[in-house]
Parts: sequence; structure tokens; C-alpha cells
Amino acid sequence: MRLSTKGRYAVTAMLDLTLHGGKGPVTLAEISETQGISLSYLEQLFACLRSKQLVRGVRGPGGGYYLGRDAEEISIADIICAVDEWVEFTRCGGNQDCQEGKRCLTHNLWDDLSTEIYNFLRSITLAELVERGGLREGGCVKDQNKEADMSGMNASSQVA
Amino acid sequence: MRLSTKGRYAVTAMLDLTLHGGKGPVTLAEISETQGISLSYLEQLFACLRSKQLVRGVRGPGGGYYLGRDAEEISIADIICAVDEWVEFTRCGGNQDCQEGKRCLTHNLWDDLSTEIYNFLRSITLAELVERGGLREGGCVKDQNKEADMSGMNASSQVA
DNA sequence: TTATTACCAAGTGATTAACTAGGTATTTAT
DNA sequence: ATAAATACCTAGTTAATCACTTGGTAATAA
Repeated sequence: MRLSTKGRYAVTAMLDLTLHGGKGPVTLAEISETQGISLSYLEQLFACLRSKQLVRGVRGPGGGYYLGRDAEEISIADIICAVDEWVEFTRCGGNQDCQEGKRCLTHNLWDDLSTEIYNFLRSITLAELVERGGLREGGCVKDQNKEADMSGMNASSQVA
Repeated sequence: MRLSTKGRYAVTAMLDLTLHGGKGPVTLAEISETQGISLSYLEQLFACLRSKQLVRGVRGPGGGYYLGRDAEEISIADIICAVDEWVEFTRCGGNQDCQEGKRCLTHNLWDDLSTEIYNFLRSITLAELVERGGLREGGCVKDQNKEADMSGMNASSQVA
């Protein structure tokens, strides 16, 4: 799993699309203006999203983009995987041709972690994000100061 | 939150350190050999880890690295944050000087998501990874077929 | 004293991020 | 039929980052 600013741009743009998509298609020019992302860069991101059927483009005046399917059926993982390549990390290429069991162990551990993160991101849909106006409802952590928040304590948010 | 191959290298190296750290310090040369990471690159990663007190170096023959504190008290988030800079994404710089409420909304949504991912990674310690020999079996998410699971993402496994 | 290790700094080629420039194709409005 | 607005496409470009190489210095056990 790769999680970079590129993926954030895509998620943010898709959130914008979800929020404004009710009143007809949304143009990239609008998203560019609202989110402060260059138009051509958005075009590139949306080319990726379109190839995965996450968005649907309508040409001509009055055109723009719709979500490719319901916001309930688009996960954050879908979006990030569409624009950020899934890079394979292990040297043994997924095969079990490692020299030592130890080496395979660490590889497997990472693979599991990677899968765990993926499943977590897949469990969050655009619809949920918009419905709840955020992820923290009720007991979740409030993080006004991120630095202070990281320095201590456990605030385990229960995940799926 | 930034999650790249650099962070994976660091996590893998720390896992190696946790696994072999019981019998005295572990040299970077050993990790380099076992994990297939260049020695000098490891040195750079461990300089970051050391500055955050996640590892402790011992010089001289017979030297190497220890974990900076108990494996129970080192989270994946600690490791990734040590080597991958936390890049601020939003344009308004965390301030509330956005033009529209809508824009702030998407920003907040992303911030919440980012925090959620961070909390998730913070909830997983090195000790847990090693104890359980992986993340599956019982804990967070049900066991599943990984291949079928990842069919949604572009699994272009190009290996260096 | 010597070998072994951590530690440090500078540089390199390849890749990526984010953007710019300049198009073509399709559709609506006039 | 024409013009404007939009998606869609290709090829750059600058800066940053990745993973690594080179070539050291400092501390310490044998």
C-alpha cells in the first residue's frame, strides 16, 4: 500500500465530487478552483479514476464528472489504488524462495500489515465520510494539536 | 500520513531487530544481508530511528543496535513517522482561512481520515506483530484469501 | 594496536510529484 | 453552422525523493 499526497489529492477531489455531485456534473475547473489543484493535474488523476470506473465524464458545455457508482460503493482504498501504483516490496516476489524462515517471516508480517491497512481503507466509503461529516463521531479522538496528540497515550479507535 | 517503501524498509528492519535482538545487539551488516537492503541506506534509516530514540547503537566489535525501548512500546506509526516526514497537505495550513465552508469540510474530512489511519498504525506494536506471527488469526480482521481480496487493485507486481 | 562496528557527509542516477503547454474530440447554445 | 465549453490526450519541466555509492571519522572490544 502506498499512501502519498497524490492519493490525498484524489481522495479530496472525490470528496468534492461527492459533496457537489447532487446538482449535476461537476467540472474539473470547479474542483481546481475549490481545492487548489491544477486543472491539468486533476485531468491526469481523473484519467486514472476513469479507467477504474470510479468517475464518469460528460463532455460539452454543462458537462463534467459524476461518480462512477454510488458513494456507498466507493472506498478510500479504491481511490488510492487507482492513482497510486501498488508497489510490491518484498525481494522474493511473493514466492517462497527466501533463504531463511526468518526472512520470510518479516516479509509475511509486512504483507499482513499491508493487507490490514488496505482492508481498513476499504472499509471506509465516500458516503460514510460525507454522511458523518468526518470519521470521529462520539468517542473518537479529537486532534486539534497533532504534535501533542502523538506524544503519548493510547486512544485506540476500534476498527472493523 | 505518508506510507511509502521507505517506511516499509524501516518497519522490516525494525522487525528484524525485534526478532534477533534477544541475543545481543544486531549489526546493520546482518540486517543488510538478511533483508537485502544496502548498508548505507540502512545507516540513514537508523539515523532517523536513533534520533527518535527508537533504536540505540553500540559501537565497536560486538556492537550493533538494540531497540530503544520495549517492543511493546514501539508502534508502526512511530517507525513510519520517524523516517517518512509528515507532510501537511491542506492549502490553508491548518488554519480556518478557507473561503468556503465546503472547502474546509473536505479538508477536515481528510484530516480525520489521516488521523484515523495514524491511530490504526499506532495501535499495532512490534511486539504484537512478532507474538502473533502476523496480524491475522483472531484479532482485528477476519482471515481471508489475500489473492481474491486484492483483485480490486492494480496488482502490477514489478519487482526490482 | 588492530579490527570492527557505529556514525557522518556528499553525491548520483532513476523515479516520481505536481505542474505547464498545447493540442483534439464532443456536445450544448446561439 | 458556428462558437464556446467541456472532457480528453500527449509531451514536456522543475523540484523532490528513493535507494544507493563513496569515502570518510569515532568509539570500542580483542
